[in-house]
Amino acid sequence: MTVSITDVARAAGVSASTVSRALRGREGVSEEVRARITAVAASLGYTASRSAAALASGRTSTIGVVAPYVGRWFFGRVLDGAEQVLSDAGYDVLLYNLGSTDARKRFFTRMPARKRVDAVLCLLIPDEEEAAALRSLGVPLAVTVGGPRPGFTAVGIDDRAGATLAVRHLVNLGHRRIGMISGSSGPQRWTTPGERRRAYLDVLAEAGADHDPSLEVDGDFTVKGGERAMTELLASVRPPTAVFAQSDEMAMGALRALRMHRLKAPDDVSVVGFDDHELAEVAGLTTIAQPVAEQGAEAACLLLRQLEDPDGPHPAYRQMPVNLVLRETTAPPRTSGAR
Amino acid sequence: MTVSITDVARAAGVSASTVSRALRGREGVSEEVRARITAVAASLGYTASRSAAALASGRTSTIGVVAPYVGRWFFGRVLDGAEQVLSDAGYDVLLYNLGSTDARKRFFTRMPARKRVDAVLCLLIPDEEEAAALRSLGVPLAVTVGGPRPGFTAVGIDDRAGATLAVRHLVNLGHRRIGMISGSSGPQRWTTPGERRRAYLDVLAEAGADHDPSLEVDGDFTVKGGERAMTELLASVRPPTAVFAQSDEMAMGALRALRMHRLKAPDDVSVVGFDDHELAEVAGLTTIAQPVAEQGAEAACLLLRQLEDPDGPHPAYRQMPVNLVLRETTAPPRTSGAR
DNA sequence: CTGTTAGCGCGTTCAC
DNA sequence: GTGAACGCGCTAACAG
Repeated sequence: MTVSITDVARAAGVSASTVSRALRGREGVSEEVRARITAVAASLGYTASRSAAALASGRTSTIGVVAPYVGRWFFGRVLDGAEQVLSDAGYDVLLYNLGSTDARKRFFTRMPARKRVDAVLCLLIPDEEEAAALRSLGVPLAVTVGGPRPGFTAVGIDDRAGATLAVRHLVNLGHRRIGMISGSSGPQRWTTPGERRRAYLDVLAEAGADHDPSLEVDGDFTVKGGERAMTELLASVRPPTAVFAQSDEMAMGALRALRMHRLKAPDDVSVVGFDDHELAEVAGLTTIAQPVAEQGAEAACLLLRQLEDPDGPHPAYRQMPVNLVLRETTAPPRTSGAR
Repeated sequence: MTVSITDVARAAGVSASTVSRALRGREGVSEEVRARITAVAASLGYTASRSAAALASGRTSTIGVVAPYVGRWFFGRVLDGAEQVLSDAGYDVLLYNLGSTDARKRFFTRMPARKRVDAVLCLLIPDEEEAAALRSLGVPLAVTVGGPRPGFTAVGIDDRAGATLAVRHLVNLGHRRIGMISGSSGPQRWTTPGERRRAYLDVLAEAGADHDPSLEVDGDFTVKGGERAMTELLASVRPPTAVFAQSDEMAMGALRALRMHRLKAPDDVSVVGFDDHELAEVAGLTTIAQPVAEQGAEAACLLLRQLEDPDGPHPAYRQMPVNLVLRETTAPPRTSGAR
């Protein structure tokens, strides 16, 4: 039925091990024999069974990618970048999409990836317990969002610097009453929301603006959440003159809320986002740009390097640049700022 | 190092075959022994090697998902829906992200999925040659976008009906000069763009509007492509009063182009999209809604059913509903329509 | 350079 | 209800 290595061996008049060597490009096979084997294999449509190869060699040629939610723009792009690099290198990608708390728990207790992968790439930093579970796999580990973690090669951005850029931009325009739409950390305990908040508070303090806790609202990192959050901000006694949203999707939800209230950015409220989503340009959204697919690709590269040379020197943390992209949703406050 | 079935067997004082039976829930094991084995396995952190299990049983517990581009909103959501169902059923997902023509060709000639998967889910219909390659795998096959194909269980929408809804809506508002931003079929030969075009032409004919080929522009199914396409339409001698974009992302690009020209939808040009992207609501975009994640989930379900009961009756094609979502980008033409 | 021999870690008979 | 033997398809170590 399905053609095996012995079929190829028989048809080519050689032994199975020679076929194995020839097809995997190992040396010790005459060019003539190699050519014949390659031809025969192709004509028979032979592909080595990875299960058998994995069992015999101990290497699976597969890399597990743990994503929190591939449907979200950000993670979809990161995955895209990573997948490209990995499949180019001949690795297959086993996708674990851990959207719900349930799925997440199940994954980390049952560890279905055990013995199945040569390495794991986490698109979102795991909490300590989860990290320990991953380390027990005994394979190279990388992570893309949420900062460094012992045992993991990390790729990320300086969240605090990015958020500082965003809030300082608002301050420079003259805003002092600045709201923030944050993403709750949710079931995952990543540091990103906290880091960005830290920067928000620091810049406010530095500008001599006082912090009003009612100006911080959770937007859940979704469009709808951003819309709800902005609606809530607008309903407060003294609404902010500017808002920093921790993601572009929330920022766009916020813009929607403004429109529903017949308000406009930046005339009534300035809005700055984070990510540089492909639709941010369409919305004219001022935002903090970060390389997205590139983070996935870079993490994948670092993982491959570890696989090739397990004992070589490997960077623990690789940081990518962020920068402010000025568009049309930020401007000085209408009644030129307090102070 | 890594704990194997014999380790568990030894620790539990039974044979390996009993461990195998117990852990997979097969009958013929006393409840007492099963409990002991389960406990021992858990304490040792044992997970069966899928490679070995696959080799021995012939089943891989893995399903290949072939996506054209996970970074695109639509496919990311479909993948999300499918992954959920598959992993809930205990299957692992092997992701093949075939964005470039190269990657696609490599995949279909080398067939890395051969002997690795129990079934394949294609998130975009393959052309005949690719379909033949997949059929040669001898496993259940499903497809989500692009209509039915022999040998595949298909899940999709009635593209013609959806497009008809969109264009007829514009006609009913009084538009007669209606442009279309289409997606080229690109390297893939899916039927979707053609079907939607067919409907566009039919409705125009039915309305007695004549077809101007210069009003059909390719937008490549991307935001930027949509922006370019609308720019081109606006530059024509007699610009359209309304535009049907074959995807929301292109429609949003088109809205962007309008804004750049200081024009507004629907005042100057009406725009209707297709998909009901999560940001379509934010943009106020009138569009044709289709279930997205649900299509992936449904296709995954049908695949699982085939896996369970290979000889049972299986639907060849399951169609999902589409409907018009009225928002704020469509209105009667400014100088109330011809006729 | 090439063939032979042994497993890799399981599931699956078949005995008991 | 349980254990022993065998083989899945391949790679690795050794012989030749």
